[in-house]
Amino acid sequence: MPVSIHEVAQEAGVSVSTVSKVLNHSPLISEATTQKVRNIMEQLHYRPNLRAQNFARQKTHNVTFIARAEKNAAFNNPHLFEIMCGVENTLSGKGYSLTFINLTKEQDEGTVIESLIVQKNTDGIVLHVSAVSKKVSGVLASNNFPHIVIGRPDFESELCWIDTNNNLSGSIAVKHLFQVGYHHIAYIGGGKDDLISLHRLQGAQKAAEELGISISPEDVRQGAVTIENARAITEQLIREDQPEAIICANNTVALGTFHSIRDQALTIPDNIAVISFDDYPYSRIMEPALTVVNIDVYDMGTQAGIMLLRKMKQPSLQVQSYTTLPVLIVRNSTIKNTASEPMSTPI
Amino acid sequence: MPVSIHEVAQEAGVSVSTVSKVLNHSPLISEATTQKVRNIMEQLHYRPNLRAQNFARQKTHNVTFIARAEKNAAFNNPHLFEIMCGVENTLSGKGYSLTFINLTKEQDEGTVIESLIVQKNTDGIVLHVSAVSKKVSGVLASNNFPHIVIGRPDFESELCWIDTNNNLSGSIAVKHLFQVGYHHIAYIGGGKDDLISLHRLQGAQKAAEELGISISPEDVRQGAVTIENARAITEQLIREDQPEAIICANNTVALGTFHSIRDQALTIPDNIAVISFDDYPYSRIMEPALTVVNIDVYDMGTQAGIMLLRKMKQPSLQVQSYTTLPVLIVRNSTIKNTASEPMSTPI
DNA sequence: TAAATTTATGAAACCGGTATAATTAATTAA
DNA sequence: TTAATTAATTATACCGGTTTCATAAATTTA
Repeated sequence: MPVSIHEVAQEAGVSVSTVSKVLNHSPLISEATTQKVRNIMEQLHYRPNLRAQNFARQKTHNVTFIARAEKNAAFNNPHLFEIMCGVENTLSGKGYSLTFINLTKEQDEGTVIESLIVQKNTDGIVLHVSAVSKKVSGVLASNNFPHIVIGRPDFESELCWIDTNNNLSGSIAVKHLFQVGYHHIAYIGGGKDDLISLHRLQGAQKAAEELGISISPEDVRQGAVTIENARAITEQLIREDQPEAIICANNTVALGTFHSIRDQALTIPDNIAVISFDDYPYSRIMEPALTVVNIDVYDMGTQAGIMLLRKMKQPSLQVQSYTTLPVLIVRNSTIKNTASEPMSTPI
Repeated sequence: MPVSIHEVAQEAGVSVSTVSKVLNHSPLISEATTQKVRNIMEQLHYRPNLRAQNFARQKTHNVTFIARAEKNAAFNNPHLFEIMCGVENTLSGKGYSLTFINLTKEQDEGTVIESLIVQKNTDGIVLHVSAVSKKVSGVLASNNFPHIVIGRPDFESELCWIDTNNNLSGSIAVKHLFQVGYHHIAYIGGGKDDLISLHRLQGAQKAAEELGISISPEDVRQGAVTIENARAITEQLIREDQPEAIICANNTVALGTFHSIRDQALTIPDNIAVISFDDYPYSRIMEPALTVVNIDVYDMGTQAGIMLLRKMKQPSLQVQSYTTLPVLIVRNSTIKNTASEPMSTPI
């Protein structure tokens, strides 16, 4: 029932190769035949079979997005999917489709990726850091395969990646606090091995020093991995040495800090200002609304897509990396008397 | 450089068709040749080209997941992605890959889907309701194409769908409240045209009547589409006729209701109990933690995948639908003195 | 007007597998 | 021993396009 290029050729009284050339806008075909073939195509509702086309062209026109996300990832790590949407948007605009692979515990990322490549099942790979390993890096490099890593691998490699600048985010947070008048600043970090938290701290410290308001060691508290942790740590911090402002390493910490400040009948930002990172829907509905240093993750996906497209078009291109710029979103937790925005339904 | 089936055949001294049969575990090949060919494959690191295989088999071994999600969808509508993860998990276990298409404003879902089908670019389609239309329904039906809709289309159709039972969810909420001793119950709904909110209300009303505690018209308030709306509506409700418990149509409403109750120096659940729907990460970190009637969306995706696989294997199967069962998650907003669970970092 | 170019079209190989039918070899039955 | 069956293997068409190269037709140049 489905009409193929042969039937079009037959009906139009030309050869298959002529039809193919018309399909590909070859300038070698006369205007007359082009029109004739086009008409027949229209008449027969002909659409080329993409499978056949891709096979003949030795291309899939497909990119694979690989992550290692657990159940509830969509709730706990929405960034991942927002990035994916950005990637999808860019690629689909250029005729590529995006396949999503979520690795299971049993699957080894190296094996999966090697299969994709040698079985010629995709033209490019977008990898979330949660799914990179040295083996992956080796496989990609030895095949000179177009790829981009979302996030920065924690080992030396020839991988192309795109990441946020957490250092810079930390520094932006400090500069903002300084500018609006808070000079005695504390930092509540996540787990000891949480690199994101650490980088944000480093950036904050550096900026503080440059501004002449350095953050003293007793104002740096680590290990807040749950809201309750953060609450307890904040309480202790306030009791021992109440700061004018607190930088929270992430939103979990911020929630705990909010609770703790409220527990002690202090107000935000009058007694203590709070700033955090990454804009979640609830950041803006907290009371007061939370000031954050944010990353436009969708745009990050867009950039990743652009870089990958470039690499697929020209595989000889050298390794490239890209760092997205953080954006400050000022709300009431660091500034008094600002109207809060209404929020649309999250469902 | 890549080794093909021909080279394997040549090296093993057999024909291409023999190698193909070995590849497909055909019982027609003798043990001896099978081993010989296997060895050569190993030696040459041969892996069949999936593109060629799929083309020859006239199958893509691919399913397409189609949605119409705006920017920030990952944050505002995480369910969508959690479902997708469930689908992906089921399908990848059966050798299918999942392609994600997010329709843009300019794209017509009917056209996109028709292209997918006639261009033979996918074996099955998972459609979020956000991307269905009558045209889509017609295209799928006239091609008898394997598909499943996530959510229930709001028009008569021959579509296969999987949905939640919002009616039942509403009834579960009422039964829970009744059971723990709240008999004067109010309902705060979303927008007038919000079908989900309406169905939950209907279920709640029916259950209440059956229990002999019917919800009076003045205890049903509609139109809470933002947190601020919900706050104002709740305030008015309490002022006019303070209930023992409030059912909030969704989490946005619940947040507003919480604010309002706190504003009036009332406590939850001692003065007023609150119950809502859908378990978001912040449901459990609210104060007190929010009792909700939840849907396991990941499992919903899993079920969708299973249904689609069945349909792809046997396209003659008749139209099927499936409704997932809601699950009550009891927390402190309806029950006094329950320890709250700790929350892991959301990032 | 013949030869050289240019333009338009088609024949056929190819992409790398699958699947059917034909062939050959090995067994079994007559 | 020969014919009939069965088992193992291969030749070949095919999936539906693309692409290279040969060829025919039209045009320009000598």
